[in-house]
Amino acid sequence: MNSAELVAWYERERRDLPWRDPSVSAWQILVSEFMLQQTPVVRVLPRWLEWVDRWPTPSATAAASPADILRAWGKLGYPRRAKRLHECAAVIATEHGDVVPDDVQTLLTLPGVGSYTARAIACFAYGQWVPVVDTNVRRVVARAVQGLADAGAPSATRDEAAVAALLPNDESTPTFSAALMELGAVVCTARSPRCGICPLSSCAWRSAGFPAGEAVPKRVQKYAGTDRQVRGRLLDVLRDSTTPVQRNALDVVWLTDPAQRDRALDSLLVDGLVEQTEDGRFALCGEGDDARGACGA
DNA sequence: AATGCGTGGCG
DNA sequence: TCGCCAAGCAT
Repeated sequence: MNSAELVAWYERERRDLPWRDPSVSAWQILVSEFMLQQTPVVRVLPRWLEWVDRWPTPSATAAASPADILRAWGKLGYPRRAKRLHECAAVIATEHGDVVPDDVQTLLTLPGVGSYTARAIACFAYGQWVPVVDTNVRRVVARAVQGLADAGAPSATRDEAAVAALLPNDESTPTFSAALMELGAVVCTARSPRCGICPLSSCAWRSAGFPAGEAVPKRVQKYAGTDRQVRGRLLDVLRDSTTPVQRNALDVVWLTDPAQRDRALDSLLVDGLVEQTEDGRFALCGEGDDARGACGA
């Protein structure tokens, strides 16, 4: 892969995303990475802008209540990410002097920070030479380098080695990794890739005549009718109420299957997103002043 | 290793 | 319409 032509394309065509601004702090980059886990850029944009303005540092974030955090997270989805981001802020504030760690090993110890996010922070916030592998990068490498329509099953070790082999050995590494991700996001997309505008002069998939991928039945997760949908509806009610709600206010969001509803509510309690007051009502964790700490936050 | 975890837009 | 997809992580 010709890194120079990819970087040149990126410098010319890249989207003007606010977390790419050089003035953005490592913590704010970390926030963007949490929000972008499994969530499209367009949905993250307004949330991120509000969030970093309201809580610009780890300690400021840690000082917020879980309820405030969950409301600011809004409907980004996967609210456990918001809780982990809150926990992550507390760990950085108390154990790392309010400074986001700069090495992958330490980053991996933080709540909600996995292989991708740790490397993204080390690379994009600190300019380190580390392979950054997300779903876009895996797809681009599978096509341009391996000549396959789609990436195979994820394997962190193997995938990172494959990307490391492509990384330029100079200060352009972060730009190259960003460019790889950008290419996968806007050109070399999962469905209907825009090969007509691809900046790569060499692509193994194109050279091979765009062979179709094997019909791997990678099962798609259902949503309608799942516990996740019920959890979403329950949290919707709780986000909208600044006071604890009665059980029947939650019951009405899912009447078809009371057992499922109870299971979903229980899982929210287990996850530490929701708590029950002494009089049996329900609220987001940390809703009231005296409720702080009940969720271990 | 496979599964659970939100949400909404698009073809 | 509805299946598919979107900068993953934890268990």
